[in-house]
Amino acid sequence: MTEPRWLNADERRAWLALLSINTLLPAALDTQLQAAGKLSLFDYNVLAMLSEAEGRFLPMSELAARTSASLSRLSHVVTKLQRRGWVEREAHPGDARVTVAHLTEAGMDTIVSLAPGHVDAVRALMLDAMTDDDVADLARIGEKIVARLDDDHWILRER
Amino acid sequence: MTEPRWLNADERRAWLALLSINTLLPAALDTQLQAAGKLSLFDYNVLAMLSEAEGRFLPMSELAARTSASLSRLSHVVTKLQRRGWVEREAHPGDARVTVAHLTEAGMDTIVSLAPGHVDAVRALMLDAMTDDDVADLARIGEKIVARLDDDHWILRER
DNA sequence: CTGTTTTAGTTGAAGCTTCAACTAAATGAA
DNA sequence: TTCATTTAGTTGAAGCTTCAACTAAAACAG
Repeated sequence: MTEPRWLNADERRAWLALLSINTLLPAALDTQLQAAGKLSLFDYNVLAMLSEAEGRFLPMSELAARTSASLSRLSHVVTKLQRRGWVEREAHPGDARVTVAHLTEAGMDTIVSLAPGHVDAVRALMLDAMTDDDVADLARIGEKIVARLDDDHWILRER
Repeated sequence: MTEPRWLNADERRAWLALLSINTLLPAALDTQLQAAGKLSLFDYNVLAMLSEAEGRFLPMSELAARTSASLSRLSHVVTKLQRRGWVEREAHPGDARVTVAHLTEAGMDTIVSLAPGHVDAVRALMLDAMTDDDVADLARIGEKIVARLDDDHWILRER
């Protein structure tokens, strides 16, 4: 039995930084979105993923994959978004097990009005701190980590 | 009024990767810690920060800073850890406003027994996916982002 | 076909986090 | 001093997430 390898200096720095980003960045974006439209970052992402999908609808499973969420979490949130009139649930023609989440016009209007402020916040909170090379490095390294966590994650599909 | 700058390809890749890591990595580490000791990643970090502090105690505010948490969140969690016998609350000698959180022997035993498995999980889930250069890059870039989010964050203090 | 397994999704309860309101002590201003 | 402000922390309620149990349809196996 070998002694467990502890983290070296860079490993520790990388890990602690990621851990901190992990709590601070969503919190800051949540604050911005909460002020702009009384929704969370996760709510926003659900709407954003639907808005980018062809026909502005996706099966719950696919939407869950694109938001890295459990089906249960998504189901609760879609119920909430439905009550706000931003999303509708529809039956799938070919497979009766499938529920399709469909972005409404009101939902589209919401995401369109929120997007600029949200993108500005993403820039202000992280991208503006980085050079172009940093951004490319982070994209490359980040995708490696995502591949490790889920080797057929959807963000890796389009390459 | 200028048109809002949208994200370019690398910016979008970096942002989506970070967003995905953000939900997948804590979830995976939570699962490991839940199985190993019925605690969350946040619980673990509270214990870890105390175990590394001199005297194994810290004021609540300082512990909140080192875990990037709100005082309210920390207060609830310390109450829970206290019920499990891992942490105790003590008065601060010089300032009656301050509550000091102190890691107990049982708490120290817990973190010592959990640490190897947790570090292995951190390696398996992210570090093993990266080269040494990647790790150094991530540390550098990650710290830039942290500085942007909180310019006197504690992880930046020790350099 | 018929029974079994897998896939898709929902639900309610329990636990966690955030938010707002609050207490109390220390600091600062006049 | 005395009053106002800031700092440190706690608390209960509301909302969010996870977990386990469940329904129902599709796919599969014999």
